[in-house]
Amino acid sequence: MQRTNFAELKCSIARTLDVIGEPWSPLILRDVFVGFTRFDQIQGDLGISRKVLTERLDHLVAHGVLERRAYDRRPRYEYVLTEKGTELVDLLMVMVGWGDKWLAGEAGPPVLYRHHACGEISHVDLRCAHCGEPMHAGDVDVLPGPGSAA
Amino acid sequence: MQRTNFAELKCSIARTLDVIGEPWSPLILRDVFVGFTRFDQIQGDLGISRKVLTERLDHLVAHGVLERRAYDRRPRYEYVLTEKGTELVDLLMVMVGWGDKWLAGEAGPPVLYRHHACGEISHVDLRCAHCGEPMHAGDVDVLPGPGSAA
DNA sequence: CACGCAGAGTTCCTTAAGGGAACCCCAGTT
DNA sequence: AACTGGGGTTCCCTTAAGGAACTCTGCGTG
Repeated sequence: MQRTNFAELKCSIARTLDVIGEPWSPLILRDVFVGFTRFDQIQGDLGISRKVLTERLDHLVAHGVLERRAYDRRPRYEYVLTEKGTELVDLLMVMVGWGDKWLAGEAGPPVLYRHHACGEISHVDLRCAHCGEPMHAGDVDVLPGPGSAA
Repeated sequence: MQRTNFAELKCSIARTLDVIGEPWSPLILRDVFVGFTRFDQIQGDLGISRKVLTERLDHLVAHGVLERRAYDRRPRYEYVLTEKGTELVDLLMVMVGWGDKWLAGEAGPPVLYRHHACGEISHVDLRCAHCGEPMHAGDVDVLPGPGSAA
């Protein structure tokens, strides 16, 4: 399919897609996050082809999102989130928020998040890191940054 | 390639991926958001194949993320974000935040966001919609929700 | 010590999706 | 009547996803 390499673009969206933009990758991260950390567990949970799962895991490990770790003297491995990968899970929580709002329908959200700090069922909200006020698509101007030079 | 249909899974991540998970879709939304709203503009900016762009735009319109709107008496159309689509841009801002932090390197972020409310260059931060405290992957318990029934 | 087993991948074939270039259609403009 | 430009189609080629079968490695058991 000779897919275009997004990493070359001067765009953090494209670069992020280069890491987790391939089919299944976000779902694999979700699985690892919720505790499916072994090859056969992930494969069984998602129904993904073993070949593709191998490729995705290798790719995620190569990009430092997952770490492959032996858990036995036999050749047995589990995949764990690195710090870089854990911060990607934040992105998944935002995806969940959007999906819950626009796609869940009558049945309601498939999963809920309980926030440790307050103990309540909640969801993420986007705020400005500087002033703490809501920060959504319409609340910002987009300007060229230092990494935009040709 | 007979790609698996994620929409069937009881998972808001999978459902969201069904809408914008295909290659290029997030970048198309970005383009529309920053003002590339016409077919040839997007095609030229991204270097995407015209065939694939047609498919993606149709898909995004079908899912209510973009709206196709005539802007001339001639058959000329532009694509604009719906409310549903605008809220997806929030997701892109989070992707940008992660990409800026982990992938931008020495050159720094390619684009910057200035927040209207405070006028400062900033980025998004995830907060609990209930209590306002930070809400990241490690700050939550994941529980089954109403939409999880078989 | 041979056998079996389970985890973790490979291999191989089929099918469908992305890339790219060429082509087409429509409604003004000259 | 020909030209132009936006907005797509068509067609072919290559590559990636699906899927099933196969392999390899070390325990564990008889």
